[in-house]
Amino acid sequence: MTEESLAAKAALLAQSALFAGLDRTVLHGLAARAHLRRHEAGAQIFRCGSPGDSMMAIARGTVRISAMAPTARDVVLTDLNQGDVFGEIALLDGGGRSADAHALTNCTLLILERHAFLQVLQTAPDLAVRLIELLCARMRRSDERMMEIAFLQLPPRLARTLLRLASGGGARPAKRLAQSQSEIADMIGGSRENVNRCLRKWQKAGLIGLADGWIILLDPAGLARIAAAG
Amino acid sequence: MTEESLAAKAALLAQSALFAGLDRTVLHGLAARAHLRRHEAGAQIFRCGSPGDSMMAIARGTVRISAMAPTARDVVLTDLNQGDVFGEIALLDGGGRSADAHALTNCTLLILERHAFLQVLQTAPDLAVRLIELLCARMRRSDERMMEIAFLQLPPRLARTLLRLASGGGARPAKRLAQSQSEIADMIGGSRENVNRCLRKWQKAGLIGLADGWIILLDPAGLARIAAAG
DNA sequence: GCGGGCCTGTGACGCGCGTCACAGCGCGGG
DNA sequence: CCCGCGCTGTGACGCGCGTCACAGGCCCGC
Repeated sequence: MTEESLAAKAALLAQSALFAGLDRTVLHGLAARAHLRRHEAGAQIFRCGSPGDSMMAIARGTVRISAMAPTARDVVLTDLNQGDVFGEIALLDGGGRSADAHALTNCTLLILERHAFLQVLQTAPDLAVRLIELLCARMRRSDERMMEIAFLQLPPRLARTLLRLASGGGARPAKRLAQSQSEIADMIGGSRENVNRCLRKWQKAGLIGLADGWIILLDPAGLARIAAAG
Repeated sequence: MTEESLAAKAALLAQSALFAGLDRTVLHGLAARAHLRRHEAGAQIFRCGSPGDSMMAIARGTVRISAMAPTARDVVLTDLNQGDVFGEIALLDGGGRSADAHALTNCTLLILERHAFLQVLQTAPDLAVRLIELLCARMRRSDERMMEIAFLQLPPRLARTLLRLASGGGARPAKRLAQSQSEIADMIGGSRENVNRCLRKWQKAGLIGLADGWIILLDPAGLARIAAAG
């Protein structure tokens, strides 16, 4: 392991929300213990239930976290990109992975093994605080998601997802969405057909535009109204 | 604040999973900063969205955490008892409470304010580790719950809840459940009527008994089979 | 150019479950 | 004693949405 790769790994770590701004020595401690791994697009990274003795930070590419039902159908929980961290729960409590992860694109991950991470954690109170913040944020997102699923019908769920994709996506309210209707259906746990029907209705109402595979948000405020309703 | 009440508070704290086994000085530090508060049965403890500048440990009584939909209906997330801790997320990240809490019985809580808690947290790495474990456990329960809601039909959800109530309740598989069918319906986010229909079907199948308001588990294995199915 | 993907678009059908409406029952209070 | 109230128990109805089935458009590779 050369000095360069160590510095490179430290730099990669520093790009993730969890590790950014940590003390240099802590970062280098982590980097020295981390190793890189590559996955091809479509490859499985881990499976629900398998033992989780490592966590990963995404150096490049995007990773999809999903969960599968006992019966066929599975739901996309979230898509993660460069700088995001995942797999920390199983690492921290020693349980099995609670969801599936696979590479959406070719990607390279920084892997931190349990014992190495815990070692560093014990000597870096800052890192513990960061972890606690991370977990809190996760809890909130998870709770929110649960409320959505439990209470909201398909149309408001769809509207929320469109708005989220539009804002979270890239440079400012990027009003054009590239994902296919089936992808969106998977995200909200609905069927492709109903997503389509809903979108067409909104198109007729002038809320969105549909043009050769693109979804264009014409009236975000109108969508927000739908998203808020029961 | 007398020495006695301090020791009493420390003892109460030591009974909760989060604080049990911590260093005596840490416990006393927390106890010195904690204060007791009583709530009458039925009283609101906090409301979803209100600022969360404290967390609480239950010294006596039981507290119900629930969430309400934009539209009427609300769902019981969990019931907590002596030794359980709640409200820590809002405290840790400074956001609003993410659910409602109200007292099911008369109860007395140990309140820890944010600044006091964070003070102690910074000097007690053990406590941070405990917190991380607590949050991990919460995440897992939450994820599990979400999968249930997203994927499972009413009957398996009901079966799971019956089994959980039976085992979690008290002394060994307590096969008799006291809760009313409406209460159970609220817990699983279903209607009272359908819970009833489902229970009667199981009664006819010999899985459970229904006698003057009690639900008696006759065939836990059979219920488990239903609970597992899609 | 032609077949096979993956996409969008739509109609028909059925099931799960929430909702309404109503009946009977046990219990505690005026 | 009777009224009201909370519980259990059931039938009828309707809506949301998943599923099936099918059609047409686009693109890529053989």
